[in-house]
Amino acid sequence: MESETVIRALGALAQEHRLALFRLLVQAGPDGLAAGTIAEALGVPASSLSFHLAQLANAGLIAQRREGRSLIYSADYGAMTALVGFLMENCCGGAVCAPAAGCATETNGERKSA
Amino acid sequence: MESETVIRALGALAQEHRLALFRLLVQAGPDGLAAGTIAEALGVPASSLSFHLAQLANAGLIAQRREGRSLIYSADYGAMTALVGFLMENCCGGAVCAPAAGCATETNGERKSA
DNA sequence: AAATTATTTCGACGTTTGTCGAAATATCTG
DNA sequence: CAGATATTTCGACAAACGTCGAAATAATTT
Repeated sequence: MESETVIRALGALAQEHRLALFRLLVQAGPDGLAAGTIAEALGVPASSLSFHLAQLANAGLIAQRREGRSLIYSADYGAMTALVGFLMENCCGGAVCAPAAGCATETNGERKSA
Repeated sequence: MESETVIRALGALAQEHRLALFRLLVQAGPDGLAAGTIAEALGVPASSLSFHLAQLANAGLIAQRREGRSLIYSADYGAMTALVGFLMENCCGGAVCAPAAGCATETNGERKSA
């Protein structure tokens, strides 16, 4: 992953509405949500939301598809995984912070070292 | 981790110089590096670097300590781990992107036909 | 094709960000 | 204390960001 790509992804997520938006899409799953639905859920005017959707899409974090007259947006899990991967590499490449917590246990139970 | 904290951390890393700076500190290990050394390594004027160091420190990603007349900065691995943890939670909380491992496995290609 | 619905693009505006030299502050040395 | 070294703070300025209503573009319905 290029560092410029990483910067765009980080920048895209570094904003209140966009972080909330992305989390919403992640929770929504692969089916995604229509722009209007998102706007209502987040309480953001349509034009503002459109701006944020464009930012996330440009960063490659979300995908767009049309369905009828609605545009459906969904999270791109691959991009997210790649981003986390980059940060991990960043974080653990130094071989210091990886005692056992390098990976937030994939099992739903949070047994994060006490 | 509060989402506001996450946003500040993401925003702090979402900048060319700061991402490079943080990575440099991660590689440098717990001993850290003096501000001047960093400025030279990154080719950034002292005053500009100071600004970026403040951003990262404010986001809790780096720590500062004095050593003689130099100020030594070092990466805060705990904060980084927490950030990645939050993103993972974000990523895998949806229970979609965790086919075999919540952790950056490169084997989980895309879930859809390419 | 006109009306309806869903979203984006445009334009304007205030706010924040990044940059850098000059001056201020802190620490060590002689 | 005076001088040298290491960094930060200040001030100014351009560029990018976030916001939102109005108008434009797409797709559907009647």
